[in-house]
Amino acid sequence: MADASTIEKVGRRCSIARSLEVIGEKWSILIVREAFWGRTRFSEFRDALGVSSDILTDRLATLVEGGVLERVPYRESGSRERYSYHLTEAGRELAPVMAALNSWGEANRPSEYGRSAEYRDAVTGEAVELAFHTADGRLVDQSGVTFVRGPAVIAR
Amino acid sequence: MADASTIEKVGRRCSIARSLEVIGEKWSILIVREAFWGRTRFSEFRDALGVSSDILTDRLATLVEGGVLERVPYRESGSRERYSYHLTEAGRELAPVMAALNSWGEANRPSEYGRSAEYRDAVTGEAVELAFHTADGRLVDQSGVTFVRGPAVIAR
DNA sequence: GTAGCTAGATTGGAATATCCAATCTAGCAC
DNA sequence: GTGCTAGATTGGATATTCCAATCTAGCTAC
Repeated sequence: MADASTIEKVGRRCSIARSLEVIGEKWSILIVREAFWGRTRFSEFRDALGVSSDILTDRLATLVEGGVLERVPYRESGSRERYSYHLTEAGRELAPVMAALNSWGEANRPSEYGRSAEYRDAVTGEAVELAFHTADGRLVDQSGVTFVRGPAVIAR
Repeated sequence: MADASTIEKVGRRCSIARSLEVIGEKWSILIVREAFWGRTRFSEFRDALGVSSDILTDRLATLVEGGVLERVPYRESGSRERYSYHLTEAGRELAPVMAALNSWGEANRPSEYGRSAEYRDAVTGEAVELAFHTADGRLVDQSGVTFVRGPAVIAR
């Protein structure tokens, strides 16, 4: 997907493009998914995804730079200090992106398996769903939502 | 981002990966964004994004195959029949993905410009926001949402 | 000391994907 | 026939990804 040079061309005015600058490369979103699922170590990401270690090194660095992951030192008994990768607050705020991709895939790219992720209120444990709502709290079906260019990109 | 061979490795069990199979390549999401903004023609996409025409041809084909865009013939007076590309129902269902990327970028990759897109109920024109809610309609802040592996991927 | 172990990171080279400019295609106008 | 044009394709340079092999740096055991 988009990297820094793409952004250069598209312009920094669109925040979708700016998001893709951080999480738009191959593997990035899947790494974030694994992080949500509780994986923190280089080898866990590598083994879960089958991504090669050079790419993983690069993606982890981009995600750390982008504020999505945080390098946290840890030490297992009998081992030297190593680093693990944990979602930051900004990383956890990617939950809507994950949920949106998830439910689009379930609806439009069905598989024979069941749900691949379940979203919960971290406090109460209640299942939650992602949806559009108006200012007064009325839920609006996604198929009835359009979007238009905002002030940042009107002039293009 | 992820292509078919990536999916092969990660497995088709995760619907996030299956979504990325369609919209995960470079430029795909930006093309969809432009489609939401009303662009339909090859040259409009090319000129708005600055993407090269060979890539655009390829991405449009992938998006059509993936059911996101639909090729619609059109004819301008004095010209032969050509094709334009319109969002399908499945394509419009990507609005939550766009909105999620959009607001993450606005919150976490701020720019000096204003909002780059505004989301509205297509019927009433009311502004809408994307959020998690519980079954009984209570809105839950995104930072309080976690997700866990669902049945499809528990055994991995 | 030094040899062996291991998670994480780096390197080299092949395979792909992207970029960019130039070219082609196929109907319409004339 | 020639010229025009939106869309698509080609060729070659650059960049990214893949894959396997290798390196690094603390630890343990001796």
